[in-house]
Amino acid sequence: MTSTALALAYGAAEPAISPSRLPRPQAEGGFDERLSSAPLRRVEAREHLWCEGDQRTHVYRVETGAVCIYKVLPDGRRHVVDFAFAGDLIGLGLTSEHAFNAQALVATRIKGLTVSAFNQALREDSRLALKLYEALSQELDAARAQLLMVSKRVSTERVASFLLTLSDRAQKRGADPSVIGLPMRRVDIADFLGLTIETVSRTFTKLKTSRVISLLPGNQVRIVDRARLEDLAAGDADGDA
Amino acid sequence: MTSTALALAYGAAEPAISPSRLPRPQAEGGFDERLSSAPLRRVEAREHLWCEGDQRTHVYRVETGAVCIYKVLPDGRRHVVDFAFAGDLIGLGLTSEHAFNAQALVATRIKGLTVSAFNQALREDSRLALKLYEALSQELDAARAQLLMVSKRVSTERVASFLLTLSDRAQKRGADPSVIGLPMRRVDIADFLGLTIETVSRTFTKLKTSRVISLLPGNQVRIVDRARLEDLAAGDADGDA
DNA sequence: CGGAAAATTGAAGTCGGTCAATAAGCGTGG
DNA sequence: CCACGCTTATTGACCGACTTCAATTTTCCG
Repeated sequence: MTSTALALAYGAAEPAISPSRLPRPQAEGGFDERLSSAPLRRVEAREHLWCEGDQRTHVYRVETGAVCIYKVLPDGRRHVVDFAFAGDLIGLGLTSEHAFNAQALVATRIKGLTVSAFNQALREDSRLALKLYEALSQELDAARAQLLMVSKRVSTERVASFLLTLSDRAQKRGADPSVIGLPMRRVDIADFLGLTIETVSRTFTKLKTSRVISLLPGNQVRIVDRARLEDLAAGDADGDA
Repeated sequence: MTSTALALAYGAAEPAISPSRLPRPQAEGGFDERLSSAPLRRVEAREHLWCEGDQRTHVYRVETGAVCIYKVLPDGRRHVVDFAFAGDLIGLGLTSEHAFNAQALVATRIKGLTVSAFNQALREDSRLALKLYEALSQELDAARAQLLMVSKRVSTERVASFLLTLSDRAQKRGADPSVIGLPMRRVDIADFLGLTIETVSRTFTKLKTSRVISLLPGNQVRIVDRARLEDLAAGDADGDA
């Protein structure tokens, strides 16, 4: 019942979906199998998967690594839209051209279907269309959530929210939610949160000093006091340890 | 070819569309006629059309007046999502309940279809479904644009962008783009731009003093120097008059 | 080990928020 | 029609947080 619906809509309209966290379809009809058997593409750190304006040829799933989705504004500022990790689909969208840049943050492996193969899967996997539509609405929710994040006053709130979001996403991937890998650089976080790298750095230091997090080697963060981190994300003033 | 597509998708998924600026369908099949012949509902200033969580019973088109779409956050802050003016559709959405509050800013007249009548029109007007889908993608674009707006550093940029947006929308409605009515209060603008009413007020004063705009009686703003306003919106520093 | 990139830290300046007071609108009622 | 009172808008002063500029340290690779 939904299959034709979105397959058609898919060809017709054009919103800019891009980094989507689809709940992984349980192995079944066509999409997941196709994707799993697709050739693996290796991307080096800092390498771009595609740039804004490129033809949208593939839909990818991140297998390992991390990808930064961003856009450069006319005035030169950079706006990071989202980060994608293992399991996330990227390159979705209904336009023929990419609306954002996608850059690997670390050495990353992705598997992809061509757009035509993806459309084929869309026709055959009756649940994929619905998932795609859900992805669009998730995009919208994410954009609104991001809007609220950036509208938060103090840097501590933004950074705390950011860490908690990453932790939740790590947990959904089956990883340890209390130790977060930060494959992105400070400048990426800054451009995501609408802050400067100095402020991000200072905020990390402040969180570390107040024993809320600890910074581990290899750009990892351990959440020491999750309750407190949640308080900070919610806007509760800090104070002592 | 698109008719069934979105009619089906419509029943299936659930993103939170709400204040949408559909390009008005040229008089044709069913939607516009139905809407035009629908009963007029008059809403007084400050009156709520609906609240968050209410059942979504109607889809409305604003005939005259202005509506504020907003949400109150758990921490008490208020977030204005958008404003709707004559010609804008509001109440769209795929959820059974409203996700936002809608309040008339001034005495407002709206015409609406029940959700079932809207669905009926959706089945009969082959272009409406596509438009609905476009509306969803426009929502996403608008949310992203809003994100960029709020991420702008200085208040002058935000206010200038805001005025230009209103001007463009006024022009699309066929109104004079150089004289903008501001039916909303300062607090609405502030909650929309992520500023305080004092800052909004100061910024208006600054723009007035530097001869970029002039404030007319009746909450109207005249754009005196549009080029300069565009420079300010783009982030060019100001200086003298 | 060396060098460049990245992160941290420091100091000073700026902008917007907060608190507070004043002024301007606007509707109601005398 | 004007006066009154409440709401809304404006303006001012001060303060805190983030930015900017700059220096230093750390990290990461070759």
